[in-house]
Amino acid sequence: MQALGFEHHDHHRCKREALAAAEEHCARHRLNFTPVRRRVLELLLEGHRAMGAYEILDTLREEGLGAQPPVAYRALDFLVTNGFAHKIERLNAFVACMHPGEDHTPAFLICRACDAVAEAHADPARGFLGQAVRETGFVVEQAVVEAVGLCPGCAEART
Amino acid sequence: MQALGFEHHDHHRCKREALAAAEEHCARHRLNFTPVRRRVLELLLEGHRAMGAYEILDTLREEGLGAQPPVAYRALDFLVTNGFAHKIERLNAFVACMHPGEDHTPAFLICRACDAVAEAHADPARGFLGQAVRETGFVVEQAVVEAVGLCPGCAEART
DNA sequence: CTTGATATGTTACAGGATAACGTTTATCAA
DNA sequence: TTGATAAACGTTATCCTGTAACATATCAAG
Repeated sequence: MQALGFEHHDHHRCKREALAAAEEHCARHRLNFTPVRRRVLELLLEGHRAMGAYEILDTLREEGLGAQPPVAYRALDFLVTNGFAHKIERLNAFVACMHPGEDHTPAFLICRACDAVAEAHADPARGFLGQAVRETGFVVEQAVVEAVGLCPGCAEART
Repeated sequence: MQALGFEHHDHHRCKREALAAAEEHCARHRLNFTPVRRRVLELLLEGHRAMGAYEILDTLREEGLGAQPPVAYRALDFLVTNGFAHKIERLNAFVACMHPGEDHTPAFLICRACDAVAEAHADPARGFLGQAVRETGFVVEQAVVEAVGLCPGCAEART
C-alpha cells in the first residue's frame, strides 16, 4: 500500500481535480504554471506518495525537462510555496496536497511499515500546541505536524 | 538570543540536572553512558540551541573523541533513543531535551529570526491531531510537532 | 579464557540541497 | 518596434546530511 489516503478513492479524479485547482489558482494569481512545474505536480499526483527530489529529477531527466537538481528543487519550491504540495521533513520528501485551495495546517500520518502517507488536518485553533505554548507569546506562522506509526492495514496485518 | 527556552533561567543548573538525570537513567537501565555520549550531551546542553551533527563532530574532533561522522551520529542516536535529546527535523539539527525522564511528546517553537528553539509539550490526549484522524484507525507511535514563527523577543523587535 | 554483546574507529559513498552565474523567455512601457 | 526588466530555466560546482560496511577494542558472563 502506498496510497496517500488510507481509504480507497478515485485516483484519476483526484489527479484531475488537483491539476485543475492548481491551474485555476495560477491563472487567478498571475502565477506561471510552466511545463516543468506542471509536470512535477503531475508526478506527485501520479506517484501518490512521498517522493524525493532526486526521484522526481530522474523522471524529468528522462523526459528532457531538466537534468540538474535545481530544476527539480525550484519546481518543488514553487509548488510548496503555493500550497500545491507539501514537504515531509521526516522523509526529506514531497507529496501533492490533498486539499489545495483550502487554508490548512496539514498533519501527516506516516506508516513506518508501508511508507504510505495520509494528509489530515491539524487544528491550530483547538490548540494542538496546548495552552502553555500560547502563554509564551510565541507567534506561530507555520507548523509541521508529522506522526509516525502504523496505518490501519499494516496494524491489522501484525495482529 | 539563542536560548532553548525563551525565558531566562539558570543555565548551569539545568545542565547539571540534565546530566544527572541522564546518568541516573543510564545506571537504572544498564545503559552505557560512555565518554563520547556524555560529551555530546554536554555540548548540546552547553550550546543550548539546535546543533548540527557536523558542528558537534568538529568539537569531538578537536578534543580527540572521534573524527568521523558515524561517531557523532551514533552518540546522537543513543541520546535521542533514550530521550536525552531530540532531533529537529526542520533544521536537521539536535537539541538537548528539557524534560528528561518525563514521558512527553515534544513540540518545538523555532524562531525564524534568531534561531532560538523552545521545547514545549504537545498534548496528544487533547487530540492535536483532531478527531478525524483518530477515526482513520491510524496508530500513532511517535509524533513530530514543529512550529516556525517569531519568539516573543523578535516579535516585539519588529513592531 | 573464550564467547558474545556492545561500543568505537575508519573508509567510502549515497542522498539532499543550494550558491552562483549565464542564458532564455515573457512582459510592458516608451 | 525596441529596449528594459523580471521571471524562469540551464549548468557547474560544491556543501551538508547521513549511512553501509567492515575492522578493532572493550567488557561481562559462562
